[in-house]
Amino acid sequence: METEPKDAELTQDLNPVEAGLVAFFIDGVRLVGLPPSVGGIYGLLFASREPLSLNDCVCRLKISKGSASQGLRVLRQLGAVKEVELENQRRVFYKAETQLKRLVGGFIREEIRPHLDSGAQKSAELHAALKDVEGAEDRTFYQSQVGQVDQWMKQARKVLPLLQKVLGE
Amino acid sequence: METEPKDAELTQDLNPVEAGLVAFFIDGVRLVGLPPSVGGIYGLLFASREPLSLNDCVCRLKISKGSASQGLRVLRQLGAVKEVELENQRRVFYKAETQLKRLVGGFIREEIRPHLDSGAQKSAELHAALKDVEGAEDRTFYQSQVGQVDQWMKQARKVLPLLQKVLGE
DNA sequence: CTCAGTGTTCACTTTTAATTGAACAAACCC
DNA sequence: GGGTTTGTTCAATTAAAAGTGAACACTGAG
Repeated sequence: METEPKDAELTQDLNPVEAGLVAFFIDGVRLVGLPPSVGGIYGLLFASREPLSLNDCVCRLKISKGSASQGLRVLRQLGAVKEVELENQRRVFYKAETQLKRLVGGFIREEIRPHLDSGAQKSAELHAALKDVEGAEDRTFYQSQVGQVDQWMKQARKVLPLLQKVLGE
Repeated sequence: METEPKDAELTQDLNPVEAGLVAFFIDGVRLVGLPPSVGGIYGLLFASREPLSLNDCVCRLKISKGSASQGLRVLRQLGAVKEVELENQRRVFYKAETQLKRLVGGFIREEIRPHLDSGAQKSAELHAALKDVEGAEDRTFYQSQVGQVDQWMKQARKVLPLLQKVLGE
């Protein structure tokens, strides 16, 4: 097999724009509770004209294969990357999904909904526990507090689709 | 000074509803990147009819004074608790703020805005770095990507007030 | 002034999360 | 079949976050 021309640039340091975008997303994903490696990978893909493979991420970001694999899985699950089938290439290539609507949608689906669901679960348990409260005044108070929690979750469920709608032009 | 009647219940274990609410908020705050202690304190205050002092939090949640102090500071900064001045009491008492509008407002102000600001900063640096990009095609691509980032941030700034408005009826 | 009550700070410890890398599996080619 | 490339998994390591508690400052009471 002939020498691939790409090998040279594989281990090349990130140029300032690439580095800046990588740093930007490493920072950005912290706000949504994702590990730096995930932000770095997304940033690199976002900064790349061509789709990149797992190995590209490893070489250019200098992270381990394990991190890259796990990071890419997270991004796939979130729908934050698209898989690209390249001709005559066995390995999988990725490019960044850049539609805010989809990014937000994935995050809501993967992170927020599960939280709301477990919240609903906990709320049910609270309602059950309310029955055993001794004092009438305490019970009334607790009822109103648990009711408040329920209402918050209801509002959240109402707002989320709205959010997605606003972001999807 | 006579024995305070409250001393007995200070170290009392949380009842099921209190425990449930504390657990609920410990879990809830994780979604917004706050430490468990903060969730626990908020949960306890939320579950309490009377305002509680720092010391109440320490005793009932079995956390250290340091944690309680720092946790309450975070909650104050977020506007998630209200200070209550009680007669003949030197120490400060707190009750939970329960208006979703205010809670969200505080979070946006304390957590999201700063992130957006540092993002704007980084974006400016990226624009500067764009000038030194060699290839014309690369530069064009990078310009569009950085422009994308700018647009996301613009949208975020547009959506946040909207969100606050929707939540404040 | 001294002392007890209250709260903050911060160096240290503990706990949790993230990353690594070696072992493994699967797909493809010869 | 062997050998190579590609990617996953997971126990062990490393790094980061959270929590602790002792030292300190302040305040009001006696």
